[in-house]
Amino acid sequence: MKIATFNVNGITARLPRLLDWLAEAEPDVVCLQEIKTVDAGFPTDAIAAAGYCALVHGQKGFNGVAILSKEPATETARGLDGDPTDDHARYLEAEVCGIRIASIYLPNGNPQPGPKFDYKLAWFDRLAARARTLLAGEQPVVLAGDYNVCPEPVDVFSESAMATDALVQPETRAKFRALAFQGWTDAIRALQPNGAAFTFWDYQAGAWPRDLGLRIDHLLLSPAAADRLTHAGIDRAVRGGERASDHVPTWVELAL
DNA sequence: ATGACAATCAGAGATTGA
Repeated sequence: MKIATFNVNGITARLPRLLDWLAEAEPDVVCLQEIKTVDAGFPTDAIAAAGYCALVHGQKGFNGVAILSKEPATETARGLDGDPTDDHARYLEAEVCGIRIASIYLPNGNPQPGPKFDYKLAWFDRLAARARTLLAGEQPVVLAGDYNVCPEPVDVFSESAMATDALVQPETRAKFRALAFQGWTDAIRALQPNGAAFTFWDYQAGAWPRDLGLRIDHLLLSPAAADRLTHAGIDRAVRGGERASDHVPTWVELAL
């Protein structure tokens, strides 16, 4: 079973690229982030024609997550508990073929310090609480998404250039470590322990041709899912496509 | 210190992203 995460940076603008990639990569499940549309604006028909069901948690203008699946999915959560005032569409969770899968769009947090950074750290705590509940279920779980965290210096093209960015702050990295230390496996790093494994390249300053990237899209696996991990990958070539997203699809294969 | 680039909403330029 192939499970992917892909921050599309606007589903409307990215639909041709997404359809190309679905046909080529043939994932069983895809967690999308930054669909940037309300539920009614989601291209359900085009996605269905490509062979996928869609669960959508949209929002006007920005944010928005979705879960595409070849087999029908049962929604298990929409949003995170812990803050009734939070109206951002950043979390959607479903069960597909006995696997619990979450599509996560963790807040960027810039500029820091400030309220957006505080929101990021608080949102992280709410995610960690949900993750702990999911771990207790002892089933295969995949927490997939754009975490807006570069976990280690090797995950950043330049620590000095990014020094004041919310994505690399010690508090941000500590939250990611605390989450992982609950018992989650960072799938890409499990199979590629060393070296750069970028999943994002900024649109600006020629970041893509110069390979000045970041690793911020992650798939965290529960022990029951990690036991089944056979492959993981990053579809870098997608970044070179016409009107590409600034993120590329990142995926795992689990033996069921 | 700022802008570089892109998408959205709206219908110009602000907001958001990372």
